[in-house]
Order: sequence, then structure tokens, then C-alpha cells
Amino acid sequence: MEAKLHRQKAQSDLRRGLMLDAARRVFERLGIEGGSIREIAKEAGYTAGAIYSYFENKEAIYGALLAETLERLHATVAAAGTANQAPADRLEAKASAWFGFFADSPRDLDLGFYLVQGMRPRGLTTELNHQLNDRLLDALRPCETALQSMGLNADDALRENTALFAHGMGLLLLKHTGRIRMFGQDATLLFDAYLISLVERLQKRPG
Amino acid sequence: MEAKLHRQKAQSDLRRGLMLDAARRVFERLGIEGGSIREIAKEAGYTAGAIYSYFENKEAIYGALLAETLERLHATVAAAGTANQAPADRLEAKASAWFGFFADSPRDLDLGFYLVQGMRPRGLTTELNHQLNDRLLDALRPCETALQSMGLNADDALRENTALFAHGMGLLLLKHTGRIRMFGQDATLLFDAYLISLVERLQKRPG
Amino acid sequence: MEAKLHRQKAQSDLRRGLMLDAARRVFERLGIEGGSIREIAKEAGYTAGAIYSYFENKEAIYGALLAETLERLHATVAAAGTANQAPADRLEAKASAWFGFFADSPRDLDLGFYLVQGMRPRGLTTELNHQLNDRLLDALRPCETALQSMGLNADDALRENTALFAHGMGLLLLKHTGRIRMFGQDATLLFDAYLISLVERLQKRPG
Amino acid sequence: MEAKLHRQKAQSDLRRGLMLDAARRVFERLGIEGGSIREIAKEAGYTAGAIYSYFENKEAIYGALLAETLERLHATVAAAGTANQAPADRLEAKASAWFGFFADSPRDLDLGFYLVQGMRPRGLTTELNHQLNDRLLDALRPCETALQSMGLNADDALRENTALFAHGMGLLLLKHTGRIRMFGQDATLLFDAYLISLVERLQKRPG
DNA sequence: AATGAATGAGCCTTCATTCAT
DNA sequence: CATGAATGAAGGCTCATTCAT
Repeated sequence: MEAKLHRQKAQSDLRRGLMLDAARRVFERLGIEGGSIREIAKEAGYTAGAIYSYFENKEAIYGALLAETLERLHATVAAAGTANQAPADRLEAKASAWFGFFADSPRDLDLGFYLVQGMRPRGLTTELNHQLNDRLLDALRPCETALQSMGLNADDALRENTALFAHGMGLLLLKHTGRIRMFGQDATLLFDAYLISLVERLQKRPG
Repeated sequence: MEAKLHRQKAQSDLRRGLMLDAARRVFERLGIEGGSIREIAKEAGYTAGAIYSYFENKEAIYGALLAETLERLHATVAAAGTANQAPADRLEAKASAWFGFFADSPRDLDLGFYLVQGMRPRGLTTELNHQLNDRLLDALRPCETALQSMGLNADDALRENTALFAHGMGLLLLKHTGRIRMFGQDATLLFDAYLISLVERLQKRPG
Repeated sequence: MEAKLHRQKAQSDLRRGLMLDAARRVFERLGIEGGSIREIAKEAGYTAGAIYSYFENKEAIYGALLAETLERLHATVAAAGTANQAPADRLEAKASAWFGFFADSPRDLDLGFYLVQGMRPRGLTTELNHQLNDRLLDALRPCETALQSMGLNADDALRENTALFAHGMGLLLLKHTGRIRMFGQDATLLFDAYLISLVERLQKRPG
Repeated sequence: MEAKLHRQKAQSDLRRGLMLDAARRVFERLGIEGGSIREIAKEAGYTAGAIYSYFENKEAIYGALLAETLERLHATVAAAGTANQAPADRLEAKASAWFGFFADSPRDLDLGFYLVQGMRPRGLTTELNHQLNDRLLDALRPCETALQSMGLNADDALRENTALFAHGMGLLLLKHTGRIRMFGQDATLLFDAYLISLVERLQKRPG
């Protein structure tokens, strides 16, 4: 009996996952406002109605997708670097981890950008927004910790971490839109350069 | 005869401009995906159909709006700073100009983001894309020139300018999303800090 | 110019009227909850979207239909009877007028009944409801006046008028549902009988 | 074997009854058009599919519910009054019984109305219609008998009973709509008044 | 007998776009 | 040029119903 329930639950989760995958593919193809429930369903091999057995809303799909992305981001950053690294090396390892995560997976990046635009008016409850923000902060925390290990106090570490994140995001944006190629530059190289000069700057700090 | 044609052309351009103004107001009010042709027409005092005498497409409106934005951006940056400033001061003045332009006018920023994500299918032809890119580069050129005046060669100046642009865009993105507030930071302060450390770094360069 | 506007307005009103007619036919055929915008449009020879140029939403159609019905009812009752009739005769004329109106036009009756059921949850604002009620009271007022002319005070006249209306409505309900045929009776005969005994009762009153 | 079958039948009937109860509760809560099969199933502790083991259709549920309503109506009227009452008193008791039944339980009334209007297509077969009509006539028969006891012949008794039923139904309709409140009247008071003047009229009859 | 998955038709509504006038 | 009418495709969503398990 229990085994049966277990199997059913697993199958259900599997199908939900397949639908999320389909949704990601659709959003990549048609843009995030352009992707419709019908299209997602078709991509997943279902009818529109079937989606509603697994997600309450269209927004619920965004939410699940985002949560999943952040989860993987978190795991990726957590796994980066080695145990007994120098703080500066750890910073580079961790920061490169999240940058690489988004650079390699434009779908995830797209979804992240979506937060910027379409989702404000309707969906994305304040609660969910905070929740997602916390997960993002969690994922970036290792960089902050490394910055503190390098001698920054809490405030300064948060500030530098924010600047670091912004820098990376800006580069990813340019990369994603093809602008960076038009500038004749490479996003990853520029990110590395930023990291290097950041470390340098911190190490030259008085005291 | 010719005078008459001239007058007609002027009137037509005027009306087109009024429609663009209306579009901007509508997008301001309803967001960029939320604004409909009908709404824009009504705001401009016309019927939906009339719009099509001036614009081929809805996407064409976005394009025209963005071109106009870039024009204003260009002018804003060009006007910033004074004639005989030290290069470092000029850099700060010019960079702050474009950053401030977008920080103060989120809808212009929105428009830029939208074009990237929503307009793929028909709207954004490769040609238009290049054209817009060139205008953007034009607008950012003063910063690049300033960087060269500070002793960088052409390649390095372009690289630093790209990084600077990316940094600012990343910050604007975070600001726009409200994320930056959740990080407890201020976008403009961070941008200024970046500028200061950039100048410092360049001035400490050997040779 | 003005003539043109006039003609356009007239045409527009005409089309709106045709749509309302179609709506009535559809509601008669499919029931009032069963009638969809699509069906109404098709019946009128349009696409669903076209309806929305003339009515803001589905409820607005109900509202317009009801208002129109009440208007015709009002006119019908007002026109009934002659100027210098005896009060009792006038009562019979006026009452028979509204009864006949509904008896002859089941569509209108159906719509009236609709108020009973489906429309409570959603549409039918309290305001519209009051408005419609007032129109109904207006239409029935001539009977009330006649009752007063027969010697009843205001309260009694209102009470008797309400009872009279209820009696007629009950009969119309039975007629409409075919029940009355199963009872082997005729609605109009029964209504006349009620009127006769009402008059008789009032005339036998002391005082 | 037979005992087992018997037990199974009893259980089945029980569950069917529980589902009908659930349906009634759901209709009470959401209105008769607003209640869905899913909702009814959930209320009864089942899944939507399970309903179809007990009812062929959604309309079949309405039918069963209405049959049950008529059954209860019948019982209510049968139980009203006492054995050796004067015919006039018995008439009043019996009539008040069915009127009170519907006045106190608007959803039963709703159900009756619904069958008439919404169920045309498949649900209400001619046969079922006749069947329901017979049950209704059965329920009203005691009033007819009382009328005959008061001296009316069969035809007149049926006619008066029909009028009485119509009068009550009309009042219930107005009460149900809230119209009667707008008229400033009370349905039960008006029904009692009708009964009183009916009795009076019959007793004053010549012969 | 009951479940849970899925369907398919339908619902109201919005909107860019076309076109005769 | 501008209008007003109309289209047709699409959107999110609901729901009675079927069916394998």
C-alpha cells in the first residue's frame, strides 16, 4: 500500500518536473511573456487543462521555476572551491561559480531577468519575492564570508558583494543580449579582471 | 507646391511625435507589455487605426521610442561636464550622466530591456540592432575618450568602458528590481564608489 | 457633417439593437446561463469580439435587455385602458395589460425570472437592481392608482397590488413551465377570475 | 449470498444518499449553477470520478435532488393539520405546510426553478417531467380534498387549488428575489391573507 | 468502488491589425 | 488622414466527463 502511494507520488513529481522543463524551454523560445499555458502544455505533451492539476496558476509556474533555479545556483556555489583555500582564492572560486552558472545557462538567467520586468504588475507576491530574495542572498553568502575573511567588516563585505554581483549581472546582461560581442569584449575575461582588481584593492588596504 | 509638401511633412512629423509622447506616457502608466495600441491612440486623441498611418507595427513604436531614448541619452552625455576639465573629472561627469539618465527614467531602461527580450521575432532586425548599438556606442564614446586621455590605449579604454557600462547596468538592474534595496545598498553610491576606485586604479598604473 | 454623425449613430444603435435581439433569442434557446457571448455573436452574424464594441461585458447585455423589457412593459401598461373608465374597469385593463405582456412574450418573462436565480452571485449591481425595481414599480403603478381610486388607502393599495402581481407571476410561471397544462387549467382564465373576485371583494367592503 | 447482495445494496444506497446531501450543501453554498461535480465530490469525501458510480450525469443529481425534495414536500403536507379538523382549517393547515416548506428552504425552490429553465436539453425527459408533476400533484392533493370537503365539485376544487398554488409560488418568487422586500411587504402575511379571503369567498357562496 | 490523470470543449475577454468609408 | 467596425487568434482558466489502474 505504502509502496504504491510512494510510486504514485514519484510519478506525479516526475510529471511536474517534465512540465517545468517544458516551461523553461518554452520561455526560452518565446520569451517569458510570450510563453502561454497552452504552449507549455503542448511542449510537455499535454492539454492546457492538465497543467492545472500540477500548478495552480501561471505565476505558480514562474515561482517554481525560479525556486528551482535558485536552488541549483545555491548548490553550485556551495560546491565550488576547496576546504582550506586562502580567502582570496575562495572568493574567486565562489564568485566564478555563480557567474559561470548563469553564463552557461541562459535559460536560468532569462528567468532571473524576468523578475525585472513582467512579473511586477501581477503575480510574484511580496512574500514569494522576499523568499526568492533570501534564497539569492543565501547563494551569494559564501562570497560575503570570503570577503569578511579578507578583513572586511560586515557592512563593507555586503557592499562589496553587492557591487560584485551587480558587475557580474551587468556583464551577463551584455553577453546575453549580444552587446558584448559588438563591443568586442568577452564577459568572462572582464569578470575575472574585476575579481583580480578587487582582490588587489582589498589587499592594498591600509590596516 | 513644394512649400505645401513641406508643411504637410512637418505636420505629419509633429503628429508622429505626439503619438510617441503618448506612447511613452502610456508605458509609464501601464508598463511596457500592458500598454495597448488602443490605449496609446486614446492618450494621443486618436483612434487605434490612425496609429497605423504613422507606424507600421506596434514593434515599430518600440523601435522609434528606443531610438529617441538613445538620442536623448546621447545629448545628455554630450552636455555633461565642462570643456576644460581634467580627464578624470570628465570621466566621472560623463559616466554619471548616462547612469543618472537611466536611474531617473526607469521606463527608458525598461524599453532597452524589453527590446532585448520581447522583440526577438520580427521587430528587431539585425540592421536595426546594429544601428541602435552604434547609437549606444556613440553615447558612451565620451567616456572612452576620457579614458584615453587618462593614458589608456584604444583597446584598454574600450575594455574599461565596457566594464564601466556593465557595472552601471548591473546596478540599474538591481535598482530597478528593488533587489538593491533588499541588499540594503544604494545604486548611485555604489556607482560613484566604482568610479572613484577606477580612477584611483588608473592613476596608480605604472608608467 | 452633422447628418453624417447622425446616420452613424443611428446605424450603431441599430446594430446594438440587433445584437440585443440576438441575445434574447439565444437566451430563449439555451437558457440564460447557457447563452454565451460567442453564441450571441454568431446569432447576430458577428464574431465574439465585435460584441465588445457595443457592450462592456456579458452582464451589461443582461442589464440592457432587462431595461428594454421594462421599458416596453411600462409603455404597454400606460397605453392600456381608456381615459374615463370606472376605476374597477381601469384596474382590469391595466392588470390585464402587464399580464398579457408577459403571457405573449415568454422571452421577456424568462429574462424577468432570471433575476431570481443566476444573476445574484455576480453581476446585477445593487444600484442596477434598485433601478430595475423602480422601473417595475413604475410599470405597475397604474394598477395601484386604480386601487386607490376604488377606495383603498395607500398601504392597502400597495398590498393588494403586490398580491395581484404575485398572483399573475405565479400563473405565468406555471404557464411557462407547462405545469398549468398538466393541471388542466388556463392561466389567463385564472387571472381574470382573480381580478373579478378581487373587484368583488373590494366593492363589498364596508364603508 | 443474498444477504451479501442486500448489504452491498444498502451500503451503495447509503453512499448515494451522502453524496446527495453533499450536493445539497454545495448548492446551498455556491448556488445551483456554481456548484461543480468536483466540489460536490470533495464535500462528500470523494473524487470527482467516484460520483459517476452513482449518478449518470450532473443533471441526474439535480433530478434525484428534486425527487427527494418532492418526497419531503409530500411528507410535510401529509403530516400537517389534525385528523378531525374543519375543512377550512384543514385547508389552511395543508396550504401553509407547502408554502412554509419552500419559504424556509429556498434552495429547494431554486432547484424547482432550475429544472424548469436550465435543464431542458437532456436532463428533463418527458417521462421524468410527468413523474415529477405527479409527485407535485400528490403533494398538493390534500388541499384539493379539503376544498372538495368545503363543497366544491372536482373541477372547481382543482381550479381553486391551482390558483392557490400559483398565488403561493408567485409570492415565493418575489420573496426569493428580494423584490417583495422592496415592495415593503411580507410573503407569508400575504399568503395568509389570500387563504382567509379564499375561505371567506367559498363560505359565502350561494348553495 | 474509487482514484487520479487527462481530455476537449467551452467560457469571457483582450488586442493587433485590416479596411471600407 | 482618420474613423469605426470588425476580425481572428490568442490568452488564462474551468469543468463535466472518461478511463486505466
